[in-house]
Amino acid sequence: MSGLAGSIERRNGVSLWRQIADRILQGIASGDFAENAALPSEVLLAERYGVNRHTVRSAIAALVQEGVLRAEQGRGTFVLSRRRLSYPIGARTRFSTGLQGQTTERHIALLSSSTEPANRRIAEALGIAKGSTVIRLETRGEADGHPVSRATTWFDAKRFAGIEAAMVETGSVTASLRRFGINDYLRQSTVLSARHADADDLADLGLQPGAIVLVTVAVNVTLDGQPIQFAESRFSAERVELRLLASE
Amino acid sequence: MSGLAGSIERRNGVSLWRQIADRILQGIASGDFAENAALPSEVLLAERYGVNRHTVRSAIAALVQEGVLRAEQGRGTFVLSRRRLSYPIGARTRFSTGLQGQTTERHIALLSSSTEPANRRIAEALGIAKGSTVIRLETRGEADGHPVSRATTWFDAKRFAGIEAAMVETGSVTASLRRFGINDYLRQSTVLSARHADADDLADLGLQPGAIVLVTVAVNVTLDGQPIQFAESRFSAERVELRLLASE
DNA sequence: ATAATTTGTCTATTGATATAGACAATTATA
DNA sequence: TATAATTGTCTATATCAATAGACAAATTAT
Repeated sequence: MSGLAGSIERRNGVSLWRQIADRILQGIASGDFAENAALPSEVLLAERYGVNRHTVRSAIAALVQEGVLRAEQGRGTFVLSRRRLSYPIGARTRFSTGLQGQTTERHIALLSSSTEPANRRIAEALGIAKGSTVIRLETRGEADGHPVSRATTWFDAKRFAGIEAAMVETGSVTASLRRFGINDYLRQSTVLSARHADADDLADLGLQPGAIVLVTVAVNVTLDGQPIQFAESRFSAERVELRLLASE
Repeated sequence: MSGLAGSIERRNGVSLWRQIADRILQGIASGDFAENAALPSEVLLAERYGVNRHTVRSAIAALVQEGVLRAEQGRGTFVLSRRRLSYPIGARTRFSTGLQGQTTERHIALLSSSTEPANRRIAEALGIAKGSTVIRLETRGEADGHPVSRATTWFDAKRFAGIEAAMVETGSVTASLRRFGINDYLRQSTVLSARHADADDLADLGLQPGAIVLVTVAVNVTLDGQPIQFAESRFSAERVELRLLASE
């Protein structure tokens, strides 16, 4: 696929067992370690990564804890099946429709809502005056009962008063916006980055410390270009990949 | 911007000093710590993160080593200016033109080239038979002398024989393809993910262990839809953000 | 000049991380 | 049934990570 082995680095602030656990996760994602099949034995992995068998055991123990592997004495250690969701991003990006075919159920849970004055960044994105009141929603996207994404979104409070109630009721941004007369909208811009998940995201997404999140910062607009929503979403890089739709 | 503090987690395989270094990097990116200004004092940071002053010092020492901060005895610790490049991705994504305005010089360096039989994934992407010979290029995108991205690209060897020489000469994929009669091409698909950089990427991109890379897997096609290039690129998440162009 | 603030260096202690070796327990195979 | 291969558990040791305290060195403010 991408590159060759590449060895483990010492004294970087990341423990060897965590690095090896990450490598195993990569191996599963890239297909080097097939799902439902046995991993190489602990002795073999220790040789391959150039560490002690006990260090490999620590990595495996962590992944067993995370539900990625299952170890069976005398038989081996097995990769549990759990594929990464592929989340499409394009002009008509919507959470609920994006994961159709890959999941049977999905909705957006509203964790909290509040109003606050818009800072410069939000005001510019929404095309309103700095300091205007905006509604801030903290949401979590869920599919088949598992958390997929964690988002913070802002709406102009003047235009979308009461949208938090609509979100609770419908569990969908698209459905909520329809109540405000918006039947269609487009994604105007998306900026993408990645970082380690902070403590809040770890808790909300049920991730282990050290996990990586993909971060999108997006602006949605009406068909005539009026900004209506500003959002920052965090996706677990372990569980989700973003598929950018061909643009024209 | 996104969330609130979120505290430091212990015994996760990631050392406290590395976590705090990451938090400081985040703070710089989000504007909480302004460029060229002094960071809060070590004592203050230790209080804020709930750790010992020496732990904060370890984090700062790492960031000084990485060239992010500069510590001056008696004065304070200062944030060096280095903004993240914003790399646009859309139908006409090209390395050289994408960073115009943000950098003065950019080119692609060919690290190595080889031929190999196409595996299933590459063959499908390029629309050729599995096992056909493909040319594999290992390249590094550089801007103003600094490494920006690290890519592995594959071309059909039959159609693009000698493209490695063109790459060395021109330092550009677009210019090289022009020699094969291709004056324009489009990005058909892009799949995005993120992971910790492997040892090869660390070396080639000059990153510190534990760094995150954004990974794009893309297929470029001619205007009539014929696949010509399959590529996996890795961008340093510290130095680059991906700006997805509005699709229609 | 003096005091206050800040980074730099040193010693010491505790717990987590990593290595090493030996052997038990379980499973599959010859 | 015996053997090999695999995971599980134990002890021991060395190094890294983190805390704690004290004081030096450099800069800034009073």
